Amino acid sequence: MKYAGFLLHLKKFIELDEEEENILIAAFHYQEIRKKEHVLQEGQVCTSYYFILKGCFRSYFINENANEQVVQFGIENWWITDYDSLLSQRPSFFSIQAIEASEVVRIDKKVMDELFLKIPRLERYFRIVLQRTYAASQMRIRYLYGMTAEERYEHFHSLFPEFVQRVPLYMLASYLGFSPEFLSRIRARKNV
Amino acid sequence: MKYAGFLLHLKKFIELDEEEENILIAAFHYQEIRKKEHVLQEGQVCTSYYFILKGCFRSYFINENANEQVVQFGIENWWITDYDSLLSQRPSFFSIQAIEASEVVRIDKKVMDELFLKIPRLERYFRIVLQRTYAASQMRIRYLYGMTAEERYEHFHSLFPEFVQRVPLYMLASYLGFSPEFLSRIRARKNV
DNA sequence: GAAAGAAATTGAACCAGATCAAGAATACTC
DNA sequence: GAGTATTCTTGATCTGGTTCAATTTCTTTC
Repeated sequence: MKYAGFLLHLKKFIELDEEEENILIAAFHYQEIRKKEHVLQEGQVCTSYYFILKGCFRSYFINENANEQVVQFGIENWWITDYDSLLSQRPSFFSIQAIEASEVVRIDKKVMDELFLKIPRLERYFRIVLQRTYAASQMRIRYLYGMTAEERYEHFHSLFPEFVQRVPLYMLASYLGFSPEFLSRIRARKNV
Repeated sequence: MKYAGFLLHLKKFIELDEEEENILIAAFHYQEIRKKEHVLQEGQVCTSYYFILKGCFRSYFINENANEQVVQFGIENWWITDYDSLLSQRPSFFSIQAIEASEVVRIDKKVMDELFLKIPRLERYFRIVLQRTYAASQMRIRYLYGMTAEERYEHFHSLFPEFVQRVPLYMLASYLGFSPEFLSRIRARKNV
């Protein structure tokens, strides 16, 4: 069943009885997303939370030099959305795009708000997930400021070797805070 | 009463009856922190959450050039802690220090875990606060990558004019991602 | 209120990484 | 499987911001 992985993930954090599972399944929409398809475009108001069942996403924006700047990656069992736009209901500063053919379960903000009232234990789940997500984001700043470009790449590569293969080099470079050309040079240096 | 501001803040997000208020007051410790005093030192395990009643904090680390790098500021009505260390109970990568004479309420991680069971509505409160905190952290990355150093300063200055007066220039420079000398030059340019 | 310490300024030299441009490899697509 | 579109590489040049060092101003502290 399409929701199995999602429910399994939730159950790692909170208990759910059968009725609650059914409420969840009714609230979330399963959706396949093609490679390069956007679920959010810069300037639109973000209306949904997305839980990634399969595949890989990035959130990014176009900077002043007309380059795409990757702000965040999302893979299996992570949420991806633009919280700023979602909460304020103002136009988004980010775009969110599938890097690979992907599968998600999507839920509308309004439906989610109701769901929190129906299943208050979900608050706990999201509290825990957001603590981790925020911790990861702090750690990223730590690496951005505490390491050189080359060290950042090395470090990321050692932590997520398979992921480095999975995304285009120019997106990874952007995420790590330097130009694709520079990453290409780092690699060239290593391979000699 | 010392906890008044804290309870008032919580009540903006969730309802609390008198019994719950008493449980909260019993769980949290009021504490005055002197200017430059640390509540966490890099390498220690972080054991507490801090809610800032009054004053101003920074979390920072020492980078490879032996410079202090500011990762986050915290002011009145914000939480400050190192979630990574707090959750994993591993030594912290950050130090947390009062920039001014400050007042906080502190709660131990263990006590907090119990508190979530006693007052489950707190999960909701933290879920909401963490969404906002994470959104702010994403937005910061957006500005770091999407603007030049000077634009970042301008932007920050226009958003938080009073705060710019409040913290030493070299900490602000570090937070915005450049050297204190460079911020000094930006200011010099403006004042001509 | 003098002395010491901390923070801010200024100048000069330098460099990590960016940008531009052009070509080479991969990967889709029909 | 030919053709087109992406992605990656490499070289040459350039620059936003750093680093180092010296001086000045502002804050503490006793």
